[in-house]
Amino acid sequence: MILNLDLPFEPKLLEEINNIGIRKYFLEGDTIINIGNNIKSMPILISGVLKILREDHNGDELLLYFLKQGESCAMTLNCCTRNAKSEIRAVAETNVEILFLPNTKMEEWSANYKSWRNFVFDSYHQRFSELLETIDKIAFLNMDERLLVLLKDKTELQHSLEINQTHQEIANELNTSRVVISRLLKKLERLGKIELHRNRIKIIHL
DNA sequence: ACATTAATTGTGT
DNA sequence: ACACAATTAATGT
Repeated sequence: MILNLDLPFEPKLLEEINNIGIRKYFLEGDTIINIGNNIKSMPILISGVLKILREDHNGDELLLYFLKQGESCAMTLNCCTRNAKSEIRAVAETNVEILFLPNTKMEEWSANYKSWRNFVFDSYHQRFSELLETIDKIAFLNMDERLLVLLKDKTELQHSLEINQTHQEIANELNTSRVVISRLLKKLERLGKIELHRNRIKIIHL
């Protein structure tokens, strides 16, 4: 099957990836990787959006960043090469299609293909930047601003102006309480920026 | 069509 | 943060 990841891999590597990679499909909300899972293959996102979450000792979670087409998770990449357990959770934000590459090939490809090395480095770099961004948001933005950024990200990542989530779920992603989110959303609604429905938020303009 | 119920959302303290 | 009220959606009769 022809696979176009829009990644600048050498034809030979691309062929290997096509032969060896295993394609899997997940539905929105599915957990693809959980904390503590042993990572035996490395994922590359073919389509859709993944969200990467961190969890604290109480089980409270926090959204770290999103992954979209052609991207991979540096955290998993890291685990992959060391054969370690995952320290993050990956959940399908939309329906997703993922290509899994066995970690046994990682070293060989790194040695043989420049484009693979570049891809791995770029992935690390991208994730690192995103993590910094996330830290900045948590440290320097108020909750109302963080919520606004999240809504913007979500609408941009999906194509739709509807977010099908409860206030509770959003609160979990931002690691705050449902009441806070409800109040902030209500404020946004009064400003005419959004429309609130049960399990659904319609974006008017942000 | 109506009643019941569970889940989600809204608001005052 | 908690408690409770109000609203909504789903389901059964």
